[in-house]
Amino acid sequence: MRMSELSAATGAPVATLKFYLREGVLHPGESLSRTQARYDESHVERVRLIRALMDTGGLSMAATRSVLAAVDDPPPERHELLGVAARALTGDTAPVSDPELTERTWSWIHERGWHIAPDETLVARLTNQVQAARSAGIDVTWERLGQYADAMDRVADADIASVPVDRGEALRYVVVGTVMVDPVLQTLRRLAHQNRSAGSVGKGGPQPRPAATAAVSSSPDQRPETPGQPAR
Amino acid sequence: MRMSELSAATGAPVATLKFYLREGVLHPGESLSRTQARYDESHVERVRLIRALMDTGGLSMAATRSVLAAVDDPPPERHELLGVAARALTGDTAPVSDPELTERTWSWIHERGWHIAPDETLVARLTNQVQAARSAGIDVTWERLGQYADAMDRVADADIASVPVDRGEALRYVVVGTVMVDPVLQTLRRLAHQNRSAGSVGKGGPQPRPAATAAVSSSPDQRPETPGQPAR
DNA sequence: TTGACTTGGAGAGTACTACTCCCCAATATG
DNA sequence: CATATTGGGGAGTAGTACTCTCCAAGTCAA
Repeated sequence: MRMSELSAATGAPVATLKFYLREGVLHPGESLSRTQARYDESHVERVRLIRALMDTGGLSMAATRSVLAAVDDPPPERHELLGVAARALTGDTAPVSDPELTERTWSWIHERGWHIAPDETLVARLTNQVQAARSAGIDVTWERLGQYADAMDRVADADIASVPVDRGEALRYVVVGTVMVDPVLQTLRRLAHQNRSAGSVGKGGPQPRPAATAAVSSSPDQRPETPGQPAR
Repeated sequence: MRMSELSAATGAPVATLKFYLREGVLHPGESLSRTQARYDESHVERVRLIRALMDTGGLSMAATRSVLAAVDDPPPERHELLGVAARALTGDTAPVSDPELTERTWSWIHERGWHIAPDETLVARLTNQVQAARSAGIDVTWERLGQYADAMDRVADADIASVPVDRGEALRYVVVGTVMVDPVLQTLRRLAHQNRSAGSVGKGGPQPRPAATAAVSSSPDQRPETPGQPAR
């Protein structure tokens, strides 16, 4: 497969592929001569992965690079992987402004029985986010945070349950999955909001707390197609 | 309060405040003369809100503007508000590429008992995200999606429970809260991952599924301060 | 063999965003 | 009255993700 064919297979312009090569996010093809290189399925997958991480996952080029580096390198330690994905998605943490709030956040974590490494920067991030919410007039109480954390424990259960057994695959799955599922969760939250508020407006009433995990039927009823805004 | 004082109170440079005024996200102060204007507490709050939405919420200037417009205008309808917040956070939806997947997404929504307006672009977004995850090698099954949606129903419960009763306040709360809580949830998911994987490495074992919502104690044990990367 | 086309490599240019700087005349302020 | 500040506005800057242009070397079809 030549570069123009790779371009056709992925939908990315040749100029963009060259750019990815220069940036080091796409591995070079097998060089046949000074002006010819062969690309294969691994390149197609890689380009698709890059675009998924950047477009849907919202990662920057730099963040994408470090995610890919994590995926490529031999797995250091299992809990390190999650750290890589976490850091890649949201740059470095700004220094914590409020030490008292940080301390209370740690207390909250302990009270809820979570085991978190004491140097974890995620806690600093959480503290900053809670503070930012407050400065925006949204008081995120500890109780509310607890409800959110309960929900995220369930999400983590689902995340972990779907990780493949294979070592090398697991690495890629955890890192990429962490990034790609974030926007899905965000959209589902919006839909859950819709569902709850539709009930007070519409006829039937919403599903307040469905317990069962529904499987999709093989007989989809006729649905009007979603129009979707044409241009961006 | 003059502009330089507003700057001191918010930490935003005067040039930035002028920029916000030009961009229309900050309302002008009371004009005392051609070269003097008075700003008040409402301006301080507004600037803080702008910075929270942009820095923590990750909104662009344009998205921030539409969120603020939604907050300022008289509430159209309750379910409209959520739509505004949803749209503000993630631009317009790209056209759906796969109609079959869209249809299955709708079926899934129905099977789970959610009431969603049939023209909802969020469904298109969800479809695209699931497809993007697949093209990145992450197969988000309907069962897994169900687990995620269960968790998001709980999140939505917590969201709705904390909305104040006052009409005007509720508007602001829902829109801003939707935006500001997203990053919190993201961080909590990372922490939940940490907790689960720390158990297989550390000593005590993680809290697999804590049921109780813990309140924070008034006697926080001494915690080593989180260092945090100094520079960005 | 020849001539159109493609390739890798690299520099420069573009579009967009969120500021940031600079200048001005008209006031405030000491 | 001298100095400083203000609002207003245009222009400049830094960062990001491309996109374009050029080039000589190499490939392919006729």
